[in-house]
Amino acid sequence: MTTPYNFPQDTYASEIHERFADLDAGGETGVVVAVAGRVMLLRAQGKLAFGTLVDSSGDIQLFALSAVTADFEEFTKLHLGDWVGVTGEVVRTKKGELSVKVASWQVLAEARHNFGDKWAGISDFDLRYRHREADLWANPESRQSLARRSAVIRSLREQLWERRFIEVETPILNAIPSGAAARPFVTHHNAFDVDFSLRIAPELWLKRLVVGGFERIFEIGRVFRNEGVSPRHNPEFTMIELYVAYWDVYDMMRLTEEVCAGVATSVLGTTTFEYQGRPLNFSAPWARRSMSDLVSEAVGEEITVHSDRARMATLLTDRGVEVQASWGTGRLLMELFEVTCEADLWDPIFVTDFPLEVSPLARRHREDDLLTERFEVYCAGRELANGFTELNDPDDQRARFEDQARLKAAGEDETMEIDEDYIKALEWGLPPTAGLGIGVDRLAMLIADAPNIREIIAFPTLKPLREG
RNA sequence: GCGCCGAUAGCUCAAUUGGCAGAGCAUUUGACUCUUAAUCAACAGGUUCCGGGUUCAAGUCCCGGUCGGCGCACCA
Repeated sequence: MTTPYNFPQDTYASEIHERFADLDAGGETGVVVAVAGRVMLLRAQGKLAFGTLVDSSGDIQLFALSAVTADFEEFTKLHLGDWVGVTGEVVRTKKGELSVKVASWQVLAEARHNFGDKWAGISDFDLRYRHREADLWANPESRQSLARRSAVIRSLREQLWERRFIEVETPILNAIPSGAAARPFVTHHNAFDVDFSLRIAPELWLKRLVVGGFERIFEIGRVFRNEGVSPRHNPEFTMIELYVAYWDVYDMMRLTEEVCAGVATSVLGTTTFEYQGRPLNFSAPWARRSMSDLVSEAVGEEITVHSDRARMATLLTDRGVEVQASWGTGRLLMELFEVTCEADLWDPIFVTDFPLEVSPLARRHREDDLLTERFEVYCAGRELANGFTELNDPDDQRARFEDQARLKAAGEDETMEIDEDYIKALEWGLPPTAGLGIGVDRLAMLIADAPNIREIIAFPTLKPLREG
C-alpha cells in the first residue's frame, strides 16, 4: 500500500470540541478541518459509518456517508488502529455527537497488529514492556505517566535555570567508576584497547567542574548500576545531580525541599497528593531528624555512632542481620536505620548526620568527628535523594579512599576506588560546596503515582528472550 | 542469584475431581441512513510458554527450562 508522505493536519480533536462546544444537534458549521490520528472504533451501518478518531489531544467522531464520503466502502473497512488523515466539515449529528463529516480521507499507515481488547486494552506485563509502543497507545494512563515524567524533568530544569544553574554533561565512559558504591557495567574501547565502566554516578566529574569555576551546575543523566531489578530499581536510571559553591548541607536541604515541592506544584498543581492510595505531603519545610534519633526511637534506647559496638551488633543480629567483622559503629548505625526505620518513612523527611564510615565523599560533621554533614531524603518508604557538604580536603579524601580500599581488602564487594585524578583536582582547590542527587525516576514515580519504576521508564530493562 | 505466584485464540479471560479447549472483543463474510464498547447473522481462528514424565486419558498432576509479577538478596 502506498501511503502519503505527509498530511496537512490543521487542528486537533480537543480544539474542535472547544471551538464548537455550543453547536446544536444536527447543526452544521461550514468549517472544513483536516484531522489525523488512529481510528479506534468503527460503527458501520449500511450507508452511514461512525468512527472514533484518536489523536494526541483526545478523540473526535468521524461521520461518513456514502453520498458524501469518497471511497465510502473502503472507509467502512478500515482496521482499528489504522492511522488516517481526514478532511471534512465539522457538524453535530442528530444524536448530538460532534463530528467531522468525512469528505476525503486517506490511510496514513496501517496497523497490522491490533491494540488489544477495545475495552480492556493490553494488560500483560510482558507484552506491555516489550512492545511499549502498543501499551502507550492502548493504555492512556501509560502515556500520562511518561508525560508526567517529562514534566518533572522540565520543572527541575526550569527551577534550576531560574536560580542561575547551568546544565553540564560529564563522561559516561569512565576508566574508574566512582561517586557511589555499586558494581559497574564494563565495556570495551577498541581503539584504546582498554575497558571502560559505564558511570555509576557523575559526582566526581561535577565537582571538578566546580574546581574549574562553575559555581552552580547540574546534570540530568543516565547512570548504570550492575544490579538486580525490582519495582524501585532499574539497572539504568536517571539521576539529577547539582552542586553549589559556597553552600553547606543546610542550604542544600532548603533547595531540595523547595525544588521537589516546586515539581509537585508545577506538575500536579499541589504539594499534597496521593501515592498508591495514601496521602503524601511534599509541602516545604520537610521534617529533619538525625539518623541516630530515628534509630534510638525505633529500638527504644539511645543509639549513636558512639554507642557500644557489641550492643549495636546484638540489636542487628536480633533483627536477622548478619553483622560483618569489618563494620564499625557507623555502618552498624546505618544498617539499624535501614532495618528499623526506612520502610516506615512516608512523608518526605531529611535523615541527617550520616556516619562518616558510610560517607566517603562527604565532609566531616562540624560537631562530631564520626559523622558527616550528609542527609538522605526518604519518602514512601524509600530513598529519594542524597546530599551533603562536599569533602574538599584532598588529604582527608585520600584517607577516605584508603579506608575504602581497606574495606575492599576485607572482602566488601562494593567500595570506591582511589581516584588519583580526583584527589589532584581537589588539590587545585574546591571551595566549600554542597551537592545533591535526586533519583529522577523515583521522583517521577511519586508524582505519577506509579507503583513500579518500569511504568515511568519508556523502555525498561528486560531480559532478552532466548532463542528456542 | 533464591523463594512464592503466573503464562490457554491477535487481545481480555473461562474451563468442576485428571474426562471432547470455550466466551467476549478483534479479524473474514453478509444485513442495516444517526451510531456511541452500535446491533444482528455467519465463517474462521489453538504447539493450552518450551521439553520430558505419570496416566486408559493432562490446560489441569510431577520434573527440568524460558519469560514475567511480587518478596528477599544485590543495590539505594
